[in-house]
Amino acid sequence: MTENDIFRALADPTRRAIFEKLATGSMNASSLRDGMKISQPAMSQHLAVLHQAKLVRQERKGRFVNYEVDPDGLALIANWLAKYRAYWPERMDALRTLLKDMDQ
Amino acid sequence: MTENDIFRALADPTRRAIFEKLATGSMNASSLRDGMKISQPAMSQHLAVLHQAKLVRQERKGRFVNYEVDPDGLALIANWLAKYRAYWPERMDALRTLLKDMDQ
DNA sequence: AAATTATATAAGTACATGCTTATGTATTGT
DNA sequence: ACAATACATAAGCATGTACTTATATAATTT
Repeated sequence: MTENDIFRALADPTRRAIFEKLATGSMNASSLRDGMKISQPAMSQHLAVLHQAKLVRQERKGRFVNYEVDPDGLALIANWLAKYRAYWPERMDALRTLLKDMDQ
Repeated sequence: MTENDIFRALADPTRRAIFEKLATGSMNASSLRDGMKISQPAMSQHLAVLHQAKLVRQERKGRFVNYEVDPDGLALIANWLAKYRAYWPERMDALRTLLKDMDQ
């Protein structure tokens, strides 16, 4: 799990879509495939990349493997972003809200 | 400037290094090259990619072109990250600090 | 135990990407 | 006007990446 792993993992739109879907709730690889016009091996490979980047955790449940968002990867991005706080625009509403939530 | 442009731009370590250097202060392409073992065309191409992603602004100053960090790109990353706030770890200190800064 | 289901891995291929060398364009200095 | 400097663009090439098909592994069901 390096900065490089993370950014390369997120560089692919299919992988971002998978991650985004996973963020709506943990699920196994087959469920992730539903409605996603992607082959089984392709999904497996994408999940491996996301996993290596620590954007995703996996846990075997019988013959399924359950996947979920791994906060570690997100934390690394947040830290990367924080380095440039001097350049953040005045009105960054989404983040402002976020901060309030966290800071209570 | 799309989400895709941004993540692809940041996927390359050389480009992240250029961006990081630029974050220490605006400078022209030649200054960016100093100490960076990279050819002039390569630098120019990287800057074009960063520019298209709105991670960098450019302004011609005589025969130099001055580059600076463009907050627009950073804002897009922040918004992307904000979508996953449900998964942020409890103690994300860098961001907590950041929020305080922004929130008053 | 054999068949089925879920996922992973291997090998090959087409295309994307980051570099190079060569050349073009813009601006300044003499 | 000409040379020099700063940067951009074009074309070619080597490597990386995302897919495919084929096959392996792991767990469940009958």
